[in-house]
Amino acid sequence: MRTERGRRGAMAAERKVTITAIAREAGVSVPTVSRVVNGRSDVAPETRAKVEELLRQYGYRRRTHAPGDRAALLDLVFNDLDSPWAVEIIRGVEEVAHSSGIGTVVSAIHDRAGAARQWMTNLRARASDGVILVTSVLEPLLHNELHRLGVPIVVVDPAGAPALSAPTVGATNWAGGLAATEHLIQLGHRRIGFIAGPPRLLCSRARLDGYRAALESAGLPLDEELEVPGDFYHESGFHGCRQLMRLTDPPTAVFAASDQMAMGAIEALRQRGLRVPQDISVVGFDDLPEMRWSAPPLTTVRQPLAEMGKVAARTVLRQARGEEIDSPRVELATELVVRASTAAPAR
Amino acid sequence: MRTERGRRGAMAAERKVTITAIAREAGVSVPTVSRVVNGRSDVAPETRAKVEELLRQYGYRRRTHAPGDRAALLDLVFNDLDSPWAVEIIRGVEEVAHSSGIGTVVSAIHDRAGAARQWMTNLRARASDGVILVTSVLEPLLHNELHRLGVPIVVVDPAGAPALSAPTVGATNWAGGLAATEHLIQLGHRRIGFIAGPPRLLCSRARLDGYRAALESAGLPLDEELEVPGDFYHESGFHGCRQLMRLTDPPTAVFAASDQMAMGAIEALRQRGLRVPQDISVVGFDDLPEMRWSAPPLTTVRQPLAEMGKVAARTVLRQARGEEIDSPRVELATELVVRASTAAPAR
DNA sequence: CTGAAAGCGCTTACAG
DNA sequence: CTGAAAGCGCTTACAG
Repeated sequence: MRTERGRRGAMAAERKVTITAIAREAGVSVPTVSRVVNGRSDVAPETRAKVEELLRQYGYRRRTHAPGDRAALLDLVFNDLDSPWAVEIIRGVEEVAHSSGIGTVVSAIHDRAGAARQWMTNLRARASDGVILVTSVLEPLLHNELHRLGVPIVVVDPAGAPALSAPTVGATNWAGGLAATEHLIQLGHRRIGFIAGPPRLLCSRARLDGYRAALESAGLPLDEELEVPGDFYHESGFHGCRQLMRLTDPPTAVFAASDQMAMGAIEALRQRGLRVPQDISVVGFDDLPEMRWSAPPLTTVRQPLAEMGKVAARTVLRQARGEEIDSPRVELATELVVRASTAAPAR
Repeated sequence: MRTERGRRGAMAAERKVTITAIAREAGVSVPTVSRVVNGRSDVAPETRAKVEELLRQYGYRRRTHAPGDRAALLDLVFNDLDSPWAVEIIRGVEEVAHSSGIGTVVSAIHDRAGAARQWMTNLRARASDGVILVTSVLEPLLHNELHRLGVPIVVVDPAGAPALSAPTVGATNWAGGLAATEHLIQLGHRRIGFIAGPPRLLCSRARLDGYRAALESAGLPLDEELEVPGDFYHESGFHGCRQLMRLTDPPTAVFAASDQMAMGAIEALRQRGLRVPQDISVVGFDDLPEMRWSAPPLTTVRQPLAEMGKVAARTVLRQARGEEIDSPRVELATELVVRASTAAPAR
């Protein structure tokens, strides 16, 4: 095996392995090799065997695509692949794409211009049929290039002002923020802390506004002290919560704009010797699968991540086919999932 | 925008949009359009603008690849995309592939023959340069087809008997099982429960054997009662742990063969009013990122998942280039990460 | 079952 | 900056 692989490598280097080269070597015509490569049935078993053997030895790879069977591909682009978040979206996109015979190319561009450039070049080479950008703030330059290429784009969880005229698929972040806060109010909480997401993201703003709206419509005062910054990651939830608990009049409930921050908040509370939910309630946002099993199971706002991926995939595929799209701006419903991290306030 | 898209669709349907058609429409030669499509600089601005506009309107997509710039693609295949596990591997593979200008196509075949077939067809159409199979038990039939196609394969976390002669990348599961158990023994535990993974998987066997080896070399008896079945998922850890605690002489420590099962075990203990680690110790396996933040932070055996992805990607890429591979069977080191879920036994 | 011929979509020198 | 010509890798009727 080792040697064979080595041999193949050497051969591949010597000359370009084309269907023509294989045909010559096998002593058959080019069309015959073509048939074998395409798995057609009308080839004599011995011929097929001989050609297949050669194909394998030389490490033959098709160099052009048959007209029509163009590589059916869809690009799914994340900034980072570092959250349990990502896999949910991948799952949704993959499911839809796969069943349409389309491959899902997953990339992470890490907000670095170089990586984005490189990705763009790759995209061009692989002639992707569509692009799904997740929370991505691709530079306008690349956006324009994409547009020029005529590749359909859809943006999932749009980060800021809608890029170009690309359709977007999001979640009802505002409604989710509202529902979470109303839930706490209903339980009897009057002072509710909020740990925010990165302010540059649209979804962060929406969740914050939902929180405020719930407070206001319940006739509760907005207290700036109760709104602390965060970045969606665990650590910032931990510190945000500590900041809230140091207040002279600390909240009896905390709404964190992400599950990971909620977990950080719970950790901070535990270190202070406070029990959740007996002493203080905590609500998260996302409903990552693990939250069902956290201790205590987390009350949170469910984002239909996989569903968002599916809708995005369907939308980009329809665009690729030149079909009309129903609506350029979709927001899928969030849903409050009440579990065990919330209760009526202590007193 | 809406109407333009509609128009493009209609046009695309009317005739095939090839470089030739665009050239005719634009009143330029075919090579000129080719240059525009390939972003060459030697085209007059007005010509370029006109051609680009047409390209966009007709929704032009390249139909064949330039010789040499074949779609550089690598297929990463999971059974399921339902664990936080997956994203770590994706991350490693993507990083290596991306930096080589290669796209990572992620698929899930759900152990269903139909999906695997479909994937195989897609793979063929997209002329993937290599395949990374994760814990995958692809039917021999498909394996052979892959082999015939001459596509390099590497298997990550091999499930069973090494498939064909494909190189494999795994982790030192046996050593990990040994280390986890030794850690508990060193703390003074004498009765240690084990919640196993699916017996058909090689890694499950290895972890179990490591557990047994540690017990034996410490002169501790093997007690079949202390080994309960599981499937790596949360629920089975919960039930497995309950089963262990119902024993007349229950263990003082539990080693779960996956982090998710460890979390399930902790939940079961909590429900019985037992504290971890004061009353009973728990060790997991995997070191999923969330485990740092679990309550208590989990002592576990770290599998270098992203690193395994990287090694797999490098290996498959080298094979694709016809290079020798260093070693057909690689096991990356696991590492015991001691956190707060383990302590000396109560008495 | 197989090959000679025609054709397709695209690119690469080359000449102007 | 542009096009006529040659070429490439592959496939599809068509004839035997």
